[in-house]
Amino acid sequence: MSVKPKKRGRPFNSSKQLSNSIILKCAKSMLEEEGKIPAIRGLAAKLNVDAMAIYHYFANKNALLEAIASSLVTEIYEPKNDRPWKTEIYSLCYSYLKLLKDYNGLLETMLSSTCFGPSNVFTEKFSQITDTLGLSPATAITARDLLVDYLHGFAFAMQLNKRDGEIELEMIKGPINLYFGALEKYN
Amino acid sequence: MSVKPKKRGRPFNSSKQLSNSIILKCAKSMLEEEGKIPAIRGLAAKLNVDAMAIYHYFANKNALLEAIASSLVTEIYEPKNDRPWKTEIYSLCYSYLKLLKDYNGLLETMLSSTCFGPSNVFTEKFSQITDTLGLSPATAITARDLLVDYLHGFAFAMQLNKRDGEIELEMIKGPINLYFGALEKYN
DNA sequence: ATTATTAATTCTACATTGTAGAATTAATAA
DNA sequence: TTATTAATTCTACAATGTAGAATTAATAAT
Repeated sequence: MSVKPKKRGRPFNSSKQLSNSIILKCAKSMLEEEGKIPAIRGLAAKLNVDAMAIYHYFANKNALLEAIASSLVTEIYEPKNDRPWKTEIYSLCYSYLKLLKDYNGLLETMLSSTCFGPSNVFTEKFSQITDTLGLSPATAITARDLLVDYLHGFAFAMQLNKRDGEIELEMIKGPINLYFGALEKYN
Repeated sequence: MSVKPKKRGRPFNSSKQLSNSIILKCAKSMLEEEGKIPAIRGLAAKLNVDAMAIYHYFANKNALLEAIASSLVTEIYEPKNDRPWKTEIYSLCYSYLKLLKDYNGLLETMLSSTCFGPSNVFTEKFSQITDTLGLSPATAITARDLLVDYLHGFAFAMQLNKRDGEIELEMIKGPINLYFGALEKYN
């Protein structure tokens, strides 16, 4: 039942060292598999390391979560500019929600951290697409706010799994199309 | 520093008894004042009672939170039917968000509980208004989903206070008007 | 009246969390 | 060789929700 106590103090160089990225990778895989943010102790156990070792690499749990979040920006759709704007925005939204679904529990981190993360990237890429639409700056911002908050609301519901059974990402199609209708009036 | 230990066991009838509604009232006022859900111990302290006494009236913390949520349905705007639909929907949204702002932290409870609460009431009243618009049933549902998730996303951001400084409820005006634009195409 | 049951309460205790701070040991610099 | 720094484990604490037992009064049964 009990595990042999590990030797204390700094380990020999021969043994592979813990690192920022090893922790990140493990945390991400646990997040994916368990569908929720792991406890530090759990993460440490999986890394076969004491919980406090993690604090040598991250100031606190939130810093770790922010690091995870910002490592995910690459998973967001990159607009191509050779497809209709509706398709582009839909793909962008879909990839954003996919991320929030696959890494359940990160929504709060993403929204409360001011630093570089998927939310900012989403916003940037959205603007990049709407720039081609000739909206007024004010309208563009309004459109962005409506969409972003809608997606976060959807993601939040997904996180809580309120709707019957699985929440499918495709469920955004209807609302997004309605949203497109609104945008069309302004371009 | 320390308080005199209270007498154990069932108290005399003369002393005013704890009750469901006393607990609720106190919890609501703490929620309002502190801007976050109180810990059971904190609530108990304010009631000058042991923490476990609360569990005589509520099965667990979540049951208490659900009770709070469902006690708030009265604060949601009651559509009048003698004002334009946009005004009605705006008032409805505003009152819903006001509630979510005043009782910060309840969003999750409201969305995860299937029982009677502000979310259901909102949805009902929204349908009541859109029934006068002659939308197809499918469109009505889509419109509801877009709006509800938008509001929840907004509320979530409010809860985390992401935006600079205070988040004002009036910030929904732009997005809501854009949304109205979308609805107009269907009626 | 006495006794048994039920109701309202406090107490003690546990598991789970994040994480501060000290101790330990190896690597590296002086 | 010694001093310093780095990487780690250990111990411990505060906060949380809450299970379960003990206690006492009210009420029901006899």
